[in-house]
Amino acid sequence: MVTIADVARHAGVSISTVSYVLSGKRSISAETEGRVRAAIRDLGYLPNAGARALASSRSNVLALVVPLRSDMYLPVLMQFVTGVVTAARAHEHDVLLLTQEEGADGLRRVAGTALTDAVIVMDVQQHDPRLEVLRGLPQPSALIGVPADPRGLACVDLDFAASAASCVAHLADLGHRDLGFVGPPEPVYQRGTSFARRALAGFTSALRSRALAGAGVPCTPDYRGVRRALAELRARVPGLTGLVVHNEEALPVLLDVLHSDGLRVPDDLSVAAICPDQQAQSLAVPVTAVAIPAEELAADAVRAVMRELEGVRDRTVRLRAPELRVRASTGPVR
Amino acid sequence: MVTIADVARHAGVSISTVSYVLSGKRSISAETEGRVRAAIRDLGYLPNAGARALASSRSNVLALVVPLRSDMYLPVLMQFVTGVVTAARAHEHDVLLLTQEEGADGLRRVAGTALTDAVIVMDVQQHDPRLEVLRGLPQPSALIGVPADPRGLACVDLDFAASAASCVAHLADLGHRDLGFVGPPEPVYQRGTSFARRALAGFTSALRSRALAGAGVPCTPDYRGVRRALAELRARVPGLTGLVVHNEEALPVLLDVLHSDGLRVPDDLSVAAICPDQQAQSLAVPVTAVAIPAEELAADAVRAVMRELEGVRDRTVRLRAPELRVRASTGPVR
DNA sequence: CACATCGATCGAAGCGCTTCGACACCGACC
DNA sequence: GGTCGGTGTCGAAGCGCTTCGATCGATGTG
Repeated sequence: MVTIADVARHAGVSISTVSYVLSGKRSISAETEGRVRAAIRDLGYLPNAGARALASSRSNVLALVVPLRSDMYLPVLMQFVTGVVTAARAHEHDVLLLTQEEGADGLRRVAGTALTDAVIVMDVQQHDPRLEVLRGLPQPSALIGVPADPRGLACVDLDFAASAASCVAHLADLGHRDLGFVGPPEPVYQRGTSFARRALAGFTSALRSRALAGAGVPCTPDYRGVRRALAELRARVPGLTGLVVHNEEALPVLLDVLHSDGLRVPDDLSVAAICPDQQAQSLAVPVTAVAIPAEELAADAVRAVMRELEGVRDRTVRLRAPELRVRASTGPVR
Repeated sequence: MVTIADVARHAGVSISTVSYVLSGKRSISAETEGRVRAAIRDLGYLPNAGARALASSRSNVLALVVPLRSDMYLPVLMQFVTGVVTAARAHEHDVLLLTQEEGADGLRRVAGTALTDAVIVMDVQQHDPRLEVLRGLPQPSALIGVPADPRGLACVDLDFAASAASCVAHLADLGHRDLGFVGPPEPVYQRGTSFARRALAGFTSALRSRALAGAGVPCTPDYRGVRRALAELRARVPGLTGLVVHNEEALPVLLDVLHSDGLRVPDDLSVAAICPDQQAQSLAVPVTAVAIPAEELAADAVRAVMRELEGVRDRTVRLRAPELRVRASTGPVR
């Protein structure tokens, strides 16, 4: 194993000089730096992570808590994960994977052993037992999602209320006056998943402020569930002409059901969604949608903890404004 | 921060005694051990990971390389990941997440910095540039999947050849003589993904050894792809009565297509699959299937590297025997 | 009863790095 | 010409842990 001492010897300088070349924390003459870098290259030197962590109290690792067994939509989850890994690497950090099951104890463990410099938690619930742990940690943390009480916690998320409202506004501008909202399955609301509630609330208040009629229903992502949801919406919203769908898995099923029921999209029914851009584009009918900017949110979360590691404390909620992409699934009301 | 020195002082023993209590590497009297454990509990001591890694040359972290952007079927991928994390935790290890993009350099980096004790790689290709890196690493590694030349590498996988053969045998026992094989999309074969080829090879050689007729086709997991695959099979295998499906995503679509074509499963066509157990159970018709034992394979991979860390060198290919679960989708030929 | 044996404990030497203070050298300044 | 302030470099003191002798009673053995 090549150590910093080998590099120093090879370059004819002291150990600390090598260290300062690597960290840039003190100025080094161009000539010396050149020799050191050459030595590093020649010897294939890689600094020992443990020694570095011990001496600097920085592990250059961040923990990511992933809801591996949840009913989250996997493709989006994956985008978050890749986003976090990519952003972390851009900040010289690696990502330690924790599962939901590890829970609060897992957080305490990785933080207490100083294995990680920071923690990012996905899919937080409204009243999550991990929140208190996070608040008490010496390490910074960031949530993807917003709990009931986000005080003292850095949170990033899509502005789901504004997203739903943006769908409503788009449909209203096309002349639609009677709208339905298809949400995630009931259990997601029960668990107090905040994005679900915020989207529905955004839908409802947008209806109110524009004096439109409408209702929202939960929906399981199978044919029966979709049929039931549509039936309920039709019953509660006579003359339904527009739909806002916030349920990635149900969306393709819903389009399929409408198709086999002989309903044309958007001629008979306009459909706007909150879903990954890629999905919206690749469906049978390209769907007008507010994209879920998973990679961007992941980068936001990483940025939040990195800034805190640099000493800038700013534990606030950061919501990304929705961007609606109009596609073929919405049109003027007939 | 509580250090081992604090614990030692609190328990009235030396630092090394605390260390030996923790590691169990030397015998400690029950009474002393009690005092030390009490001190650990009272102070909430957690050993510093960096210091430990530096002193012991063990990080207690293993790297998992995940094909986050591949066309792998996500639910199965997730099962592998949770399986690895769970098994690693059972061996006192945490899991560092590397993406495919990091490639060979990523492996060199985490190994070279001694960030990880071992590496587990998923979704290896037949001729994977990372294989040479793995062979040269001082750390042990294990592959989930089998490359063209597995020499010097620990590999674990399902015996896909035997799995396909087991499906053929089951169908043959039910009297079927004309079989089709529905595989993954063409690109998966192109990339040299070994499990795809091994399954098809197993199917073909099982046909031969039982003197049955049949053919295999690749298949994209959409309605058009499935229809095309079925048409080609019917053309190449007149009197087709049984299907072996090795394509998780196409399987539900296929059942749907058969249904809407008015074909009864298993009365008109028997269907056996290689797919996750959970999926096989939850389809419209419960499907006779060889399960993909993702969690078990993950545990096998972790076990392989752990044993190597304990000094037992055994870099061989370990294939799990298939377990066929007979369900409603297969029946006697009419 | 002397001696080897063993169990329980301690002290100290690292592990490879970061970082602080010190120092030597140089040019600028009055 | 002495002083001051930079700049570039070095030495050494840790960071918190593991682990290798060494020590010291107690126990067993011939």
